[in-house]
Amino acid sequence: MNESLVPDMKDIVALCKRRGFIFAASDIYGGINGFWDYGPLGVELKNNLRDLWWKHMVTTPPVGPDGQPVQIVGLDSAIIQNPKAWEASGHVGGFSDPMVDCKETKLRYRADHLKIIRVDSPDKNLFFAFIEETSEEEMAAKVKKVLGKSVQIGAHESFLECVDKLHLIVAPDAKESGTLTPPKQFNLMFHTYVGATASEENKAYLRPETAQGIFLNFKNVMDSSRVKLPFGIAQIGKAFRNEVTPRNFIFRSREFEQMEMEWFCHPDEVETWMNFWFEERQKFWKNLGLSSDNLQMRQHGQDELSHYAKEGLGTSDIEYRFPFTAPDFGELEGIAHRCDFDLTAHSEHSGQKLEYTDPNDQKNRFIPHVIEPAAGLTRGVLALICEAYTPDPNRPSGVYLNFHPSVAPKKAAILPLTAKDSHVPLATKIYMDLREHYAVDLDIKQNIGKRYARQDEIGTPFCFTIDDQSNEDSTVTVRHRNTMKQERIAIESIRTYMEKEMALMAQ
RNA sequence: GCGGGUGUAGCUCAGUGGUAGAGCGUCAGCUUCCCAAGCUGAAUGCCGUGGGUUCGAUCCCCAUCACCCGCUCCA
Repeated sequence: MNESLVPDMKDIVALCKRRGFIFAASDIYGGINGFWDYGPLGVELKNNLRDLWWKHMVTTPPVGPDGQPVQIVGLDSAIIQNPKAWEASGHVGGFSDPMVDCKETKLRYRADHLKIIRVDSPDKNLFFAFIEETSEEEMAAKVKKVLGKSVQIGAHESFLECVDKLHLIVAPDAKESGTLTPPKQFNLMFHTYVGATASEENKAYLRPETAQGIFLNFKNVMDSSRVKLPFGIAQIGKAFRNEVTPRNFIFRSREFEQMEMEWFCHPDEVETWMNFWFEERQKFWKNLGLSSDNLQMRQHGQDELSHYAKEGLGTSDIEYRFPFTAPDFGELEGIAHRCDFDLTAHSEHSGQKLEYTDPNDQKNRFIPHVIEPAAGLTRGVLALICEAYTPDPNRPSGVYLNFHPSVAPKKAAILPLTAKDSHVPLATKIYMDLREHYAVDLDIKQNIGKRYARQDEIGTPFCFTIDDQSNEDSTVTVRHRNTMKQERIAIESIRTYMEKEMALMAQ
């Protein structure tokens, strides 16, 4: 999207509510921060994206580098698992970030991203905190500015080692010492209690990612599904994170939906598969209509890697330029090399063997490495809506949603030109036939212009209109959403017409 | 969690210390051979929520909730 054409999120949110895509959760009670409901059209759009992902991954997975289709099976694991699973995965200990606030500057820092320099001066010892990016020169300059040029600059320490000396710490942008608060823990996992009594013994967690359910079932799938390495296990489902600040409509919400696939392969082949999936996943989003201008591929820096991806090939993101991130990009999908971190951790914690035995060499046993393409389903929905949103002052609705037909919540509208008996019965018949195959609307009321405008606003790609001529020669007009142009086709060819339009672009 | 802003009909917004309006949309009827056209009519709000001041609060004060922007974080 062109810089000047970036749509306003307020308009998108308003359209989503007005037409029934997305509502604030518990709207009549004033909403609840970080939760959203999907309305009649929103659930259609979300289901379409979900089903296309499932088809692309599980039903008709892509052809691998060797020319053979890859093997991926599905899974639907429970949202609540034994809490030991989250201790093993590192989420109980690591899925939280200690934060400190500066009372003077009102800025907030991640405690583990602060570095400290100890400075011994004649009158007193001070500790200077800096954000990670600060250069040695900048740090020295600040210290000398405060304490004079002759001071001795001491060794680096981590902030967490100095929490008992808060009163002596000068915050990165502060002038005085002692303005930092003690670090506060933000555990991002929701917890609940299983059973009638709420006590520590039966504390459990809502999953913060669907991936762990896959690792927990690795052995079950291996033992029951005749899969051979390399293979994948795919899962779509809700995940929950107690985000400090839910923001940007459904982009960062506390309850969201993920589409994750764990690809298990031999450690020697990770690079091949990492590249393969990175390419495949880009194709997927492009085929759904996200323009290459608004998509960006990015390697994670070493400092932002998750606990499971510190080694190996790291993480590559597929990012989308959302209106609220523009001109920057926001993450849509991450393709991570999780190494053997998860299977090893669960193996150690559970005492179960989670290794793979080479069928051609029974002595060759190893723990597979994992490449994980993890996409946000609800983020995908938002990207599709943002991409589709097209203001157009030259049409009555002023805007239309340019959905690819395969994701559009309604594929077509059947419109009798007038509400007369000469048009309605034939329109109804066409509707009854077509609805067996596609999500379509029959709209009889009000003038034709209003009905076209309504369909534009919800992104229906085609309107089939029945007029007098339809009764004479069994044809209808097709009105195209994007161009508003019309053509006449035979009623009996409507289905094949739509089938052709519905196909995704060449893969 | 911190700082700033906002909250009136489905949407966009006006308005006043004496419990509310417009445009658009929605619905019904008529009309209509193709783009929110025309005519007629209708429904809809405890003015975000809870307190306080006041004879009286949608308006003033306090709190709270939600949303937007920034910090932070993230699939």
